[in-house]
Amino acid sequence: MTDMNKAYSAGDHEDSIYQMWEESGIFAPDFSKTKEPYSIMMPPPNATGQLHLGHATMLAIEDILARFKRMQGHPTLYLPGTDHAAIATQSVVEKRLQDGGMKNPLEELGREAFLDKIKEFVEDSKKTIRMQVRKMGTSCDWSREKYTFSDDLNHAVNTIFKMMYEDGLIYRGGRIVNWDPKMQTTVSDDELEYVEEKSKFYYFQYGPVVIGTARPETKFGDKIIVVHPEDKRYKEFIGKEFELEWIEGPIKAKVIADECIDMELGTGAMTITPAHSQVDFELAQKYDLESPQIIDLEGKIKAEWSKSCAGMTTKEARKKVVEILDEKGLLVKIDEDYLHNVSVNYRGKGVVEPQVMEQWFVDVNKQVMDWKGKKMSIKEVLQDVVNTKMIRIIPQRFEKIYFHWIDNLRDWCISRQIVWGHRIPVWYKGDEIQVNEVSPGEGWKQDEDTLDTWFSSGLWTFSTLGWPEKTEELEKFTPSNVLETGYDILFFWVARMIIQSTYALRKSGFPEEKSIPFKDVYLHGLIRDIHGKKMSKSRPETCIDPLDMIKSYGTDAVRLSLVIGGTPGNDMRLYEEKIGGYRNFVNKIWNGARFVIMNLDGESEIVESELSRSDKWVLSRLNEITEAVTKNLEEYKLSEAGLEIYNFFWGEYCDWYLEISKVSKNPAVLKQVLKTSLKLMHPFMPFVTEAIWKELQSEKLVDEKMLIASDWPEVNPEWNFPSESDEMSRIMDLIRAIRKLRAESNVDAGKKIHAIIYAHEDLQLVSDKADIIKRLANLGELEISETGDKVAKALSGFVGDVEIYLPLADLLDMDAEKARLDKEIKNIENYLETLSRKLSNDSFTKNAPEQVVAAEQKKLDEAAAKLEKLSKQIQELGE
RNA sequence: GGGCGAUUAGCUCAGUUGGUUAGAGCGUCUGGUUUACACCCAGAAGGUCAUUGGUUCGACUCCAAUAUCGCCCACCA
Repeated sequence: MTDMNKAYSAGDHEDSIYQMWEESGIFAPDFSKTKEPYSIMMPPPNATGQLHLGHATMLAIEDILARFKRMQGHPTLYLPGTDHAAIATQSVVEKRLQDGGMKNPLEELGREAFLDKIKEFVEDSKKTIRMQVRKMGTSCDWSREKYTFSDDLNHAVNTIFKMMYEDGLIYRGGRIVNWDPKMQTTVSDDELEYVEEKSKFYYFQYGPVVIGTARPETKFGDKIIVVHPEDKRYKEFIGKEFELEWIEGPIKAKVIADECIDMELGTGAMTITPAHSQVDFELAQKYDLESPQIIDLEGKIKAEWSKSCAGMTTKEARKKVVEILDEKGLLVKIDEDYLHNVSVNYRGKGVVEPQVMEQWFVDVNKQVMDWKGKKMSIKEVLQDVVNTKMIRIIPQRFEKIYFHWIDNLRDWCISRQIVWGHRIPVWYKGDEIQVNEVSPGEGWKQDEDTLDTWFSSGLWTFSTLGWPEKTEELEKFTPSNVLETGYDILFFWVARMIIQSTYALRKSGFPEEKSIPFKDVYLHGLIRDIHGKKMSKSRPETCIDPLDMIKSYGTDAVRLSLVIGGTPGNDMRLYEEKIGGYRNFVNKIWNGARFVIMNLDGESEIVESELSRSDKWVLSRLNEITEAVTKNLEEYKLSEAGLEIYNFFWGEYCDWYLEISKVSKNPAVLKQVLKTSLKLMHPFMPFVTEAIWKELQSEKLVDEKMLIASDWPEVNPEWNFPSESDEMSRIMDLIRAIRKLRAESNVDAGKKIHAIIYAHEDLQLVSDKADIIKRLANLGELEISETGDKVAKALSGFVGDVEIYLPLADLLDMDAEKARLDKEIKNIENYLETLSRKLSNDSFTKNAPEQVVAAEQKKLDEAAAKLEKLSKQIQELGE
């Protein structure tokens, strides 16, 4: 016994244990196992630095599943990696360089040198991430680590781009995009955030009508008034043209009608600015109108539209335009309290200005995907895989949200005007275009843009296994069993993975069921602070750093606190005390094991004839717990699984069984329960359980070398002793009854019980019920003061042939109990009557499905049995 | 505007086919230091399960409405 003399200190064990695992090769899938392979692809953390609680949660959950499946004997692949995180990374590095005095790093360094700077930073970050992932105890296969921007994954990206282009799924076109003037890039719809803002809403006289607008600065080029076709106020104007006075002088404007107009809003008439509004652009396309650019890419008014506002930002121009129109007497009124949402880029929070630009898109409606014998669009495939349960989303309610999202899905803009990312594999030479991984030859120039980061991370589940090569690993490990991630990136990422995987793998000849990226999607909630607020970097006081917590409380405690008490899809609050609580549990396990090891003397087998009541009880409980933990883990109820074993180990094994063992012990049972418990706890708290296992090993108490590689426990039918459990629950009833008696009556319960302990012989509670005696003693029900306060002494006084009989009826409030039973019996009698009426009804028995009738019959039988039991009870009470 | 979720002990949360007396951890209070553990042990107090109505023999659980909080989507001239 070496380390076990000390209290458990997580920091002393974790690193060496992790190293032992890693060196043993256990993290790699073991193909000598014959069960079906199991795989989880770790959602790659951004290579921008720190691991946060979201990552920690993800790693804890995935690692629990991976360890569980590995112990069950599945060749298990848990594949780690990092994401190059295009915009996020570029802006971090940009900011660093700017802080170092560089104004525009890209211009000053040039594309290549700037990319080198980013690469350097990323390599650094990757090291940090790897270290932090290890700290969490993650049992992932480092020999297969991937990176979303490595050469092989770049090849995969180029390949799928080319395939999609050739299928007409990828096209180039002028569209309204969300342009972020601050970061000089486009932003996808999903990356938009809306900030509510109170601003002014202006009414201007525009020829014969009054128009309402919140953005006067875009109105320089407006020549079209749109009204609702049914609007009586404007019916006479529809289709007519007017000459009118406007910002820079007289212009001509035309009135058109479209049903998209809301008659209630403003004056029911508006002018359109196609180049700077999604809706206006769609209208312009519908009616074949021009869409001139008013605001340039810097977010400033173009000179050609206005001398007075040229070069002004939109904010400045707004003021100026209002002034001008006011001077001309065209300003009708201003609403001061107009509430509306402003779109901002969720990275960097720059206000987005819609612009018309040439971009690359993925067509989500074109029916070219080869799916289940039909040609389907991306949208249809996305719907099909979830509709047909090929992919299951947990919790299920997110399926609804998913479908709703698909219904509103527009073509996916995949080009980004940044340099850090997979470069678009398109080459231009004059008017010619070629899609190719490498330059087609002299004089060809590559597209300057890069791809949306989600376009490449969408390939994660299969590019990491070697696609586009048809590797053996791809064959074995797709689809992965579960994708575990936060619900906040369901659309960003999860849906994109389905698109990319189904398309690419079908193209490579895989059948539909092997083309999906994963079978289950497990969505965890966000981790919030104690007040329910989002933890954010801008408010460091709300942040809990998982690594700090690991340092203070150990990895096992951190993992437990992230998993227990959380349910999929629901946010969870985390606070330091909670982690501290689980640290206590870790310590409890250590000490419990220490006690057990001290009490073991050599090898011993469980012999049924030698089992005491408490031995039988603890073994049958162990069976129940084994079953419950296994079942809950299979069903992704990690919190429940963890709680089961937590309550059993602490509340029953330690507090009860180990106490009894101080009086009379069965080393074989002690050891067995410890061993099985360690296995059940291992996925949740790998370090402390492995540390104890090492001790058992060095004492030659277990055969298997490492707990991580041991077999998952199974229920042992020989240990089911149901009658004993029943008896235990009866004893608990007695204790409760005593308590009640004591509380409610002024009878001297202690004396009474003391007396009857010797008086009866129904319940033969012998030595192994010492704990009962102890409990009674603690309740003050036993007069043990003569032998001193030492429980041990008290126990030794009672150990022997003590027989206790506590007739229930003596101890209960008989009238209340009778009333309760009466009521219950009445209920059941009514129930029986309803049921039998139903079953004797011919139209029911003939028409209802067989199973339903059988179920009803079963209910009837159960109720009848219960009635019998209750009647018996009430009879006993009467006696 | 559309949708989703939450509402259970002082706090943080569990509680699925509806079924005896609704659970846990923390906190509070009482008693206990006995060589596994005070990061402990034995107890106690604390609940009209948000409100109202409905279905049912029986509702924390199912249905409807309301209230409060949170989130998502869309629109926002």
